[in-house]
Amino acid sequence: MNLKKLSKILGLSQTTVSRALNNYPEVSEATRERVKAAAAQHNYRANIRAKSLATGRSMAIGHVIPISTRHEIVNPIFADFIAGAGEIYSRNHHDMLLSVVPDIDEERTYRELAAKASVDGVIVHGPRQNDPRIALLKSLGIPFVVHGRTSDGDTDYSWVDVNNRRSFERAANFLFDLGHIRLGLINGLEFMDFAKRRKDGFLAAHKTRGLHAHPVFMATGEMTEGFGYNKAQSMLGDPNPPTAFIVSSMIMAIGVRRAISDAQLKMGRDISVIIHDDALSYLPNGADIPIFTATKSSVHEAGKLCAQMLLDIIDAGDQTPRHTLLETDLTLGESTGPAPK
Amino acid sequence: MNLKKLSKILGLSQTTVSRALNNYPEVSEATRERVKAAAAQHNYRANIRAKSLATGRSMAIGHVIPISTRHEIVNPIFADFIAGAGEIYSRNHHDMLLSVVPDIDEERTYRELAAKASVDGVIVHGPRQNDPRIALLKSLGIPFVVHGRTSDGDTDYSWVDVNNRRSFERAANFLFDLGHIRLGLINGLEFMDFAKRRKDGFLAAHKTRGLHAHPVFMATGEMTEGFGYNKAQSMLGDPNPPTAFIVSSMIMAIGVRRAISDAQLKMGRDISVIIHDDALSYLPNGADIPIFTATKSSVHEAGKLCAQMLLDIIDAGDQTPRHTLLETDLTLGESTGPAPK
DNA sequence: GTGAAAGCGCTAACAT
DNA sequence: ATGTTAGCGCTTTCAC
Repeated sequence: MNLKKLSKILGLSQTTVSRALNNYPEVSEATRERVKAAAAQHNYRANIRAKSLATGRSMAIGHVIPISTRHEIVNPIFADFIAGAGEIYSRNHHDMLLSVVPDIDEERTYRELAAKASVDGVIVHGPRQNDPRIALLKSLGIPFVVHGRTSDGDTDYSWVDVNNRRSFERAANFLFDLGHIRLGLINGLEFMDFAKRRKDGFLAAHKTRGLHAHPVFMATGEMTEGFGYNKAQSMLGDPNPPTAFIVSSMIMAIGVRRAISDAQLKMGRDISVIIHDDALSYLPNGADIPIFTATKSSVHEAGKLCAQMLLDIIDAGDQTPRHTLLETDLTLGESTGPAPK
Repeated sequence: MNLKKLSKILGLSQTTVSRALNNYPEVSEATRERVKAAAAQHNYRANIRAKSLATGRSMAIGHVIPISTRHEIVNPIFADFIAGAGEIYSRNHHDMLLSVVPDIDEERTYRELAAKASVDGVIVHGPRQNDPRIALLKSLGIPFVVHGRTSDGDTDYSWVDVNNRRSFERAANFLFDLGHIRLGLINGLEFMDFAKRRKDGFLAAHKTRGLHAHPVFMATGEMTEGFGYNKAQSMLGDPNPPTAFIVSSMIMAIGVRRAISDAQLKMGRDISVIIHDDALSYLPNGADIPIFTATKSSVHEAGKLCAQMLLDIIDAGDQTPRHTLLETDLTLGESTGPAPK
């Protein structure tokens, strides 16, 4: 079914039918009703490509996922984010175009998206220091929103990010308030922006308390179970070990728990644990893992916000940068208790 | 830059330029070279929507991801699959359209995709028993490939699946060959097709050996760390416990290991473990988890195969069902050893 | 309030 | 080997 046929059936012009369907004011209510009924009856949906061609808007947002060489974009995070963004898109009748490309081809992909006019805007994932994509997209004139920030000076673009620094500062302060003095930090790789900010927050909390963060108690590395295990184990082996851990992801925390269990310690009594994880949903029923006690935020939420921000920018036709900084929730559980005597 | 301008610059007709760019044979080599050079120079890319409108092909494949109510489609699996499929698409100049929708709206989404003519075909994720989507897509006449199978009779559609049954049969037989007699199975929810097939394979191996699989040693439930821990712990508490586990996912295996560690057993000596996981990549560096010893296959591979199959079907214009059954690799490691005396 | 006609950027049949 | 023309399905002036 297409406009032509539908208008023929109705005995109206294509123009009127189009106007009725698109809620133009100049159509009489009677006609509109009749048109909409007929459209529904014949399951008519405007051909999106024809529509795009005529309007110059593609009604699609692009997500470019660079693959392989680097793994800054951890899969589960990405899935959660996409789910959030997707919700917003479908609610606003936009499509989501996913390009999974070797990171070498990333620039070419952006150029193509722009030249082929297949999207109205793009979301940038996993920003790096001085990220070249930002300059590229600016020069291409295509609206974009970055999920995360680069740590360098230039923040002259739109972004949505979690307040990682503050989140870790709060977690540390919370433990200090419970009487803990020696905290262990199990963190991700520090060349990743979020990990650096988390460490900064951790250090800031120490500073205001006049405490010293022992370098040995600040581990940075791949976010794996094994890494969490190894680092927690070695920290616990210290003659003067930490009495609490702040862990940068659930998967590492699982390793931390194993180390605690090996050391015959009881969580919440002998040792406390706080986890920060943005994407708990990738561990189905993550919460049934008894270690769970976390500062909780959500990439899912970030996905929604990025998508909404981008649509707003496109809608407004105004590209002055916007920023959203997400705060985290501190949810407590049985794995966190006062410092042991 | 568009065709019109480009052809004007070249002093040729749009037709010739189009033909040159699309590698039509009737264009002279000299012209083609000239045209391609100019196109490259001006960074010309055909407007994809105009092209689609003219050709009737959208050059896009749809993936509909139902969200929320059910969680059969575990995020990480999905991410890995998408990455594989995406590779194939970009290699073949297709776009990937992702629709994340509440599962209630799934049918409507398919109808829309068809009516709006926004995709040339779709991939169906997470098939259920007597899945209504299959009938729907057939009636809509839109080419599709299913990732997985429904267990019911009707396999009159194209699918790509892993040979779960055979994989678990082999794993069990491998352990039997090592002298194990009592095996524990830690499996996913059995209403999910793959879990059922896995159990079938497990049982089949027992049968050919004349062995009896104790129901208490076959656990089925949510694929979480906690579930793996609880079940392994209770099985190990049996007066006559299993000497080996076959585990249906890495995350459950992490729980299994914790239980083993709690029980003061040494893996590979006192107790063996084999893991089957289709999507190891979602645990970054999954292999550094020392428990790792797995029958390994890959959803990533499945994604590629689904995508390729769908493109072939679309290309051939022939919808007779095709099937691909993926076999798994059995990779051994230090967590698997002979049965203890 | 409704319609006729042009045009979005491309491809494809039909010339030549 | 190249050009002319029509048309894909829609929106959008412009006219009535």
